[in-house]
Amino acid sequence: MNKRTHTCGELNANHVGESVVLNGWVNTVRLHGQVVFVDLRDRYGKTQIVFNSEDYPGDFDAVKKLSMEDVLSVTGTVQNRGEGAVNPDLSTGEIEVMISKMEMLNEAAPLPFIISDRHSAEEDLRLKYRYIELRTDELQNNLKIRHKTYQAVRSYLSGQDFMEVETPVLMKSTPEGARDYLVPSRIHHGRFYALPQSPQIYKQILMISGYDRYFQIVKCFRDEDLRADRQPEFTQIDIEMSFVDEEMIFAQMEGLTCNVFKEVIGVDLPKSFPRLTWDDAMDTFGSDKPDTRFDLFLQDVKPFTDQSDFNAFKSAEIVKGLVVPGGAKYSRKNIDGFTYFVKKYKAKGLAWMKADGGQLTGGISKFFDEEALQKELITETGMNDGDIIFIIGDEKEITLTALGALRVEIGKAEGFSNTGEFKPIWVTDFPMFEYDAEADRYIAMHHPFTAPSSSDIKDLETDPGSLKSRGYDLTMNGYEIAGGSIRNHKPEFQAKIFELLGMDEAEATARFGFLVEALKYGTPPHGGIAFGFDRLVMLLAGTSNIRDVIAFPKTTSATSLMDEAPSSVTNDQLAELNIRIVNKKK
RNA sequence: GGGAUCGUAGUUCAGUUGGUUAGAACGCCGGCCUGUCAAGCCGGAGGUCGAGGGUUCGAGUCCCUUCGGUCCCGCCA
Repeated sequence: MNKRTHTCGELNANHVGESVVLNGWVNTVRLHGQVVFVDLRDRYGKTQIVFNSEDYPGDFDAVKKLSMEDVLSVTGTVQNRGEGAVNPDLSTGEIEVMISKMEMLNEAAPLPFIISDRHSAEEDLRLKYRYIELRTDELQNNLKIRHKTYQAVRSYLSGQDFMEVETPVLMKSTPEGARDYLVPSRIHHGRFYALPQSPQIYKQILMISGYDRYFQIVKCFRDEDLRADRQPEFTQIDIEMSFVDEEMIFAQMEGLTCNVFKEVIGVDLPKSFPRLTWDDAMDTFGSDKPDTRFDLFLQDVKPFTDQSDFNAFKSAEIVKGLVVPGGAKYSRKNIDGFTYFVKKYKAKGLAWMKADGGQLTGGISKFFDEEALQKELITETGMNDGDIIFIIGDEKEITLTALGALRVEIGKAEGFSNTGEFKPIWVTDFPMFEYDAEADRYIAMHHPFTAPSSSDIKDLETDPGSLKSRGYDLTMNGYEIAGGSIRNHKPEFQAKIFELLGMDEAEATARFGFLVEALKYGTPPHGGIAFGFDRLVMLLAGTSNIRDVIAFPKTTSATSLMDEAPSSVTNDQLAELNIRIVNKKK
């Protein structure tokens, strides 16, 4: 093989006359009998190479047989393209390379799909042949953005005195939270390691050990069902700091986020990000990760529905309305679609009224007095003619999440969410616990190491359900991109929280005893955060699918179509681990 | 665990009310062609209609089961 002197993206008019060697893939062949044009491609670009039967000393029949994705090493001379033959779409479009020698390095079999158009094949086929799909411009660009993001994060954090430390991938299983991926121990019969859901405990221990600014770009594993933005193994930027409060963490993370957006895609984010309490986020956006790119807000309309003759909402815990500008255009069919949509979130239905001529029409409008109540509602909710108001009345949680989901759905459908826009916002003051009716106990909303907002341990006992935590999320455009908290650095607080979570002392000791023990030996106040790296890259790359930013992703049933993981293993392997497969119960 | 949706040539799709030999484009193979850049023109090959079962004189089409992809609810401290 002749080694390349240049990549396929770098030749231009300044190289005219030079003898060059290019290595790359055949992107396209344009065969004209005695002259053949080939676009040779590598990850740096494309260069047009030309074979002319009159000048080419080699086997011209072999040139005629070139096809897509053959790998070549070619030698030739850079020449200007003729008048009118310049291709302005190519960075190398001013020149071409007249070939004198060609070596076929690898002849490609007919392709399962065309790589010039990534969407020319179904996703399962593309995943099976991921190595071919990874040649597409779109994925090469996404992985380049991902690479730049790694570099921007490392250089920024390192510049701020953060130290990168690796933590174990084989760790102890912690039944709280997500389902663990388990790894059987060969040496210890019947015991298992777990893959980390996050390095949470290790990073807190590192704080105790005095590494007061830690970070790690790290794989995490959660054995839960997948979504468009969720994979079972994913990457976090894991961060922890000592001697800090929320303000210091916010400032530092705003700096990191601004730096990443600037370095990677040249976008300036505001120096300081707006904040919203969890209560306000739920109340006005119906979501704990609000998309604030568009100004639609959930409004309290219970005072109006209570005065109306529409009785279905009278007993509802809350009644919320969402005014959609221009929404009067929605047909009955559109509205039925939205009704079907909110029912997924357990809403019983979706009431609506349109504004026309200063009055309300359609839907449940006939239950509202025309002279007084309709006008009052129009004024109070800020409706204009041509608008529609959607109303849901139900239990608080159902009402808010259903209408919040509808808000996002309509935002997407109407194009309210501008794709080039990035709106970061902190969500703070999360509830400390949520009540799990099934298990009849409290569970930690963030995780059990999160500090409560009160520094008085007695408050933990009086009314745990209404207690706020020192947890926070960084959200952007409707995605949670980071989440963290100030931790419990006093062992008695930590012990109390385990107790409230229904763990008796023996259980807490068995699961997390080493942490409670460690807290006794000089623990600084500390807190941290973890960014969902893949989601961050999704936003930077402008895609809404996490598989677009992961080199080798899994399907929604957690398999890898390329290498067919997971697979069965041999009986010998199982025997060595003392594991026996039992038939699944039907 | 649940819901929706898709599966027909190598690929993307069409295929009417259940009715003759399942079509098109791109790709592939062959031929022509010296300035293309989605090259063009001519010809050809290529099908277990995801799999299994059922209804029917007859199934790509209807029914059941099952496998796989995608999206969503639950789940994801």
